[in-house]
Amino acid sequence: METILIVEDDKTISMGLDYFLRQEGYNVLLADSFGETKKLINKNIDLVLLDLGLPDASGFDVFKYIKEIKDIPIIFLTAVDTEVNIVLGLDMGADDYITKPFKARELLSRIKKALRKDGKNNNNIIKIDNIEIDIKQAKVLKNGKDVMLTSLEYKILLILATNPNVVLTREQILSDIWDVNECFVNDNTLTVYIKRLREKIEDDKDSPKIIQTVRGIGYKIEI
Amino acid sequence: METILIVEDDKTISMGLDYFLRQEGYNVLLADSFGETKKLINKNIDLVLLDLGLPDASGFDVFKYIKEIKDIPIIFLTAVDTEVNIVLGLDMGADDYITKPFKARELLSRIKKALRKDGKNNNNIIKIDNIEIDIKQAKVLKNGKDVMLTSLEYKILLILATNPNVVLTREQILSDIWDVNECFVNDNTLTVYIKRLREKIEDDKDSPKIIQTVRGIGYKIEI
DNA sequence: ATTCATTTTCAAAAGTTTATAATATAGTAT
DNA sequence: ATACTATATTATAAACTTTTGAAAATGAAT
Repeated sequence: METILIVEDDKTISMGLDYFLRQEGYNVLLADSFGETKKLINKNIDLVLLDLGLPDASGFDVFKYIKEIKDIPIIFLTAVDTEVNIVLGLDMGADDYITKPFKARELLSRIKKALRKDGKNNNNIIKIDNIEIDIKQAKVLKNGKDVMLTSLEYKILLILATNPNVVLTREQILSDIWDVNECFVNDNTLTVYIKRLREKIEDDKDSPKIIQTVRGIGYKIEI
Repeated sequence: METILIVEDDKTISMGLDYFLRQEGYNVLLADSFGETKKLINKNIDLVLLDLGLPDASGFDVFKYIKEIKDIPIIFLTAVDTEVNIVLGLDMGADDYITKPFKARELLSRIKKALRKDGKNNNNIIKIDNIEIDIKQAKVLKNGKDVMLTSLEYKILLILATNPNVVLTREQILSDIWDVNECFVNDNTLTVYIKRLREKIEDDKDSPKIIQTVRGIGYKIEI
């Protein structure tokens, strides 16, 4: 089980995240200040969620401090656009950032992405039925044979596959693939991709076993 | 490991650079004034990033001072265009300059270029998959065997390889190879080179593993 | 200087991928 | 059964990449 350290002084946010991440099967540690962070940093932590606006130190210092001690992924929680600009402009090496208010599901997906990249804590091959997804090589095999997916098809499959047994709404998938700030993409575009994905990976595209439709909500993959 | 001295009074910038460059595997020394610089200059330094707007001296004086003591590459960090003009106009002998705000990645690429030119330092072999690039000899090996690349093919490969895991836009690559002031080169020229490079270095040119296309943006090499 | 081979550049054609619109089908509620 | 809504399908347009081939430039060898 992976452990996430949340460094955040706003209790409303940290408590909410705490609950949510525990639900999702993570260990959670909470720090509301730089001081607290120092006390906890030597625990076995796999990822840090770091609020940039702490009371007793600049998020930046906390970031440096953590990275000096441990090489673990850090995701910034930023309050305002100017902060985002700083993060981006300096290219500090944050593994990712997310602007408040954020959707828990979106954060979760970023956490998973960061942990996946970090390597050590995961097997890089997801198996669903007769399909294998090799995350490192970005390759998909069906019955051991290469399936050629376009980059978007692959992304959609990956999002579903890394959130197994969870129904993802169209909006969740859309917002995960077409970056939030990008122009809005036609909702039907997703439907079309799902169709093409099914043509490529399902044995019988007319009764899909891998990507299941959950009417009124979205899609899911069951393992 | 190479050491970079950052001479910069703006903490936001110097701290960010400090972190970023350490991440990239450099030793970093920080000086926020001419005085500090004098104290540090006798350390073993391979390159200097020099802010032109110091509080206690003109950047030019610092520049002259450093170059008298050590013949190491100096890259100017300039705040405004007028400063750029001065740098160019005086032809002071800066190895390069970069205007704030700059992208860390761009700076990194210039640092590498400057250090490479400088010769003595740097690890000279980049490995990607079954490809080895020997920078000193400007040689490329595939499975230990020589691959003959033309000079432009080599340059393109090198730019991508020295910026691994970063998507470089066509424009970035073009402007890096065909000096900015030169006549504009047809955008497709790059595409053609990428194709030929792939023919030479990829195992299967139809599903390239080394040079990856990022649709709508450019190309990248992942390590 | 001329020839020949190689490298570089360009333009057009062919091939892919992505986005959208229009239409058809299937599921749900009344 | 009917109307309504959500999803699936099909077709197509637009954007982007790759491929091809040929012209121009370069450079080495005679």
